[in-house]
Amino acid sequence: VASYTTVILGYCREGMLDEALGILAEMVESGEEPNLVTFNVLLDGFCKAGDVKRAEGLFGKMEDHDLVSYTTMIDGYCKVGQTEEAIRLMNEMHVKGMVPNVYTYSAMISGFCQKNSLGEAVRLLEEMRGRGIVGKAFMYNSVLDGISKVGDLDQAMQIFEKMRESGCKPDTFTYTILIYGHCMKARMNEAIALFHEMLQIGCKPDNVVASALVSCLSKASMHKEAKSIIHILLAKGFSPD
RNA sequence: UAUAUUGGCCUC
Repeated sequence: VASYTTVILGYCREGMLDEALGILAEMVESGEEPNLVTFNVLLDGFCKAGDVKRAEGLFGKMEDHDLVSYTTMIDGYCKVGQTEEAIRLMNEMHVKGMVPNVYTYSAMISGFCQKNSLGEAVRLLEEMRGRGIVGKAFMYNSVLDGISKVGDLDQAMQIFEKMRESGCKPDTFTYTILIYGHCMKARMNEAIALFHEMLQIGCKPDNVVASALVSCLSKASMHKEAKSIIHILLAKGFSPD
């Protein structure tokens, strides 16, 4: 079973679904029973090939579904913007007593962020934290990015706080988003403070944060501050640009 | 076996 499934997985990743199904048929003929993993692989294969309908059909025919089956379908729906369907599955899981994990929330949150349904995304982050699940930085980043671009830096900072409290470590992307957001709101001191905080917690600055902050400071005619940032960066071995 | 258009400038 495992070797057949591996071959099916390979074809699915190449987008060769017909071949994958051929192996499945061969498998059944030889008397091997496909298991849940085999079906989950196919579900994902159909979704990734852009055929969510077909995945849905298979999902409906499957006798049992585990967390991976649900998460795979949820991701498939989210990727094509069908967040209502994804939510429907979330509810179905809930009824069955299944608990979503980081993968499930990640799929849902990026789905909502793509649709700019930031409120829903924030709600899910809260729900996730409520369950004691520690999210990944990128999950927060996409939400923080959306909120910052709308100019709601106060809310962004609140979420940032919750993020850290929950044990999720911000990365360079997180800081870039927030630093740039503050710059756009002309809150230069906050931006500078975040930059220092970033260094303090051992988060490495890169040329993106560097140029974002320095160019914003320059535009604001804060040349002294810009210089001081440049000096810090040079001391860290950055090439000037 | 499932989650990563998450960042500045430039270009478009």
